[in-house]
Amino acid sequence: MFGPDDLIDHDGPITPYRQLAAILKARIARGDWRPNRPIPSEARLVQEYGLARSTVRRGIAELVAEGVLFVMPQRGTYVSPSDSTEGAEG
Amino acid sequence: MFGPDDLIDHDGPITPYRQLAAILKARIARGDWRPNRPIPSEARLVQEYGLARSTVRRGIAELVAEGVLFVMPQRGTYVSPSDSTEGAEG
DNA sequence: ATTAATTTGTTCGTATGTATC
DNA sequence: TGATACATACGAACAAATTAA
Repeated sequence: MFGPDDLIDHDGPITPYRQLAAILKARIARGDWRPNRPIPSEARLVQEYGLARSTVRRGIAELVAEGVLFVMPQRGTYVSPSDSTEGAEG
Repeated sequence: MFGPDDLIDHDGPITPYRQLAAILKARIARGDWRPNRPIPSEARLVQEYGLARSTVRRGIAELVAEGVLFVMPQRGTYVSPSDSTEGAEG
């Protein structure tokens, strides 16, 4: 549906926050950010995708609810340690 | 029967909502709105064609049933992605 | 300890769209 | 026709904790 390099389509049928969630998930799957590593800050994602912070937070909340991400207040948002999707490389 | 630039004939033999459906279909065929792009809001169509909102919704429902349009609740009404009429856009 | 920058948490206001009554 | 509800998006402001100088 949405690839790692897709941009947000503000007028599309899919809401921006869902697009962002799909994009972030794709980027995680691709390996842009590894388990227990932080994803870019909300402010950074705002710049990168041209979204309001509230929208970015909504997209992140979506992935937190799915268990893909977890938030450490005042510290950052991190990729959850995947138990099965564990990619063994290196 | 009805062209893209036709107006609604409130006294004609064809019901307004069918006229609207035909007009919208003609406008889509003409390219006023592309696949996966939103058509004007219900409120906008009410103004533009001088119809009651319920009538506009009925006309839209007609095209949704035909697969010409699809509705994303709380977001908007969109032109269905045509599998064959697929226009190559940038 | 101070100061400043960074980052998430929270709330309010405004706007737009469909859904329902 | 009109009013209300619900979902979404943007913008702004401030709080609180972390981090670095």
